[in-house]
Amino acid sequence: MRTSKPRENAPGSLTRDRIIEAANVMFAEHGVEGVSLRELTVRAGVNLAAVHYHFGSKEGVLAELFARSSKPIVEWRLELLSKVRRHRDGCPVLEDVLDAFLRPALHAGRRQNASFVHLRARLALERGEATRRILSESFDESSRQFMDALAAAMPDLPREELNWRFHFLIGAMVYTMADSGRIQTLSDGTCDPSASEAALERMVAVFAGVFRAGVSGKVRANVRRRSRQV
Amino acid sequence: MRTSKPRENAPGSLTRDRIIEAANVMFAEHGVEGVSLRELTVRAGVNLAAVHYHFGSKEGVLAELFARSSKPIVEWRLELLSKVRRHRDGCPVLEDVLDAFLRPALHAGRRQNASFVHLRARLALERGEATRRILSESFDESSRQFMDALAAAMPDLPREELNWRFHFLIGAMVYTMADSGRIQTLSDGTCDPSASEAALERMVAVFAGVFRAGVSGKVRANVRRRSRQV
DNA sequence: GTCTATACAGTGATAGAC
DNA sequence: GTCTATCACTGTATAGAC
Repeated sequence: MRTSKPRENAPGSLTRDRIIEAANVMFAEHGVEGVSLRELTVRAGVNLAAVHYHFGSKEGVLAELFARSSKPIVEWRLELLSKVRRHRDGCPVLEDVLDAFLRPALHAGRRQNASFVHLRARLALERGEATRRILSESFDESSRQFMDALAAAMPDLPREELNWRFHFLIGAMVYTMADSGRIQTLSDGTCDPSASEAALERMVAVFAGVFRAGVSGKVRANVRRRSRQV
Repeated sequence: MRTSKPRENAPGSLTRDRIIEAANVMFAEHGVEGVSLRELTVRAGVNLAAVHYHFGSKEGVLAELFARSSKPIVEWRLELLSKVRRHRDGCPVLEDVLDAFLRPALHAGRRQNASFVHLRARLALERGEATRRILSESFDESSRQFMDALAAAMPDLPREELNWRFHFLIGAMVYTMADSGRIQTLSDGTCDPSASEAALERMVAVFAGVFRAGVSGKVRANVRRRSRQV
């Protein structure tokens, strides 16, 4: 059983890289279930069995792809977070925190990034145990740091409220990343969230309002009816 | 070729009903790709070929399932919309409009509703042409009516702004419906959007704030920096 | 260690007998 | 209308070549 364990190696192998690269664009375009390992391996120029030798299974390919692609996103996030501006009292500027969280996620600028953005969104809605684990592995730590940063930016916002609003934020983010085309249809093309720069700007503005709502601080309180108990 | 066209019949056939019913719970639980027609037909107690006879394809089953299940949701939405309270000036109450839109969508109370909620969310993130068409068919008209109602509730909000905020609303709604379990993890169980009554209440409150933000009306304007051009 | 050919059980779809 | 038999194709497994 322990004769050889080639699963987790340094990414030196060309075969591994070719498989991952092909998977990145193909999974995002047609969905994980929508692309067969035959098509994938043909496009990658490798043998079918190489997939199982290197990654164990189709899902193994997905996991490795996620581990690789999420890394630069998370790093970029943390870099932006470290540069966040601060108020006189030391609290981070809410807009900057949101920007640091959303910009790397929405960015689909170069290379295969656009593919991964779509793929990630698609997976974020899955309920499978495996998918859930893959996503957690890649993004939990970073997400927690940002929830803490949001809490620091809005110290008077109860944690429970923050959780809910963060949930809605992720929802809007994921839906924007998925680019389902729905709002394009409904707005007759006037509104296009796939223009990520515009989407980013809107999201930061809108959700800064969301996180500020209902707290009595330097910004005036939201006075409308607030139902207290859940 | 035109000897018989059994595709679009009255839903009298027991076989059809049994297939749809099985598909509803199984698709939602394991995803469309996660359940084979063999399993499905065994559970439905019908022959494998009956699926293709009645619905043409697996996707045909999905389309029919959507057409059936979306109907009560849309009807309920419009019923609630017709009862929306109004201000002195005749404008609909924003919270009531949001409630009318979200309540039927999030409601997972009885029977197979919960399954359909998950299924719908999952499909809302797909990018496939077929899926997109199925969703449009079922929900476009109702969604447009609600966008108009929102515009009526917030007459001073530019349509472009409304489009974006509606897009974010759908994102948060869909993500809540999907119940990916992500915020439960991140909040260590404190926050649970699968409790649909609580989620509904929060969403209505939060997004009422979203749609009101930045408009100078009976509610005070949001004065913070507003970047104008896209 | 790395890669390949080949085989296997399970998939959606279909043709044709009844 | 319904069912059996069968098709081409899927992910996976393994024996064995370099």
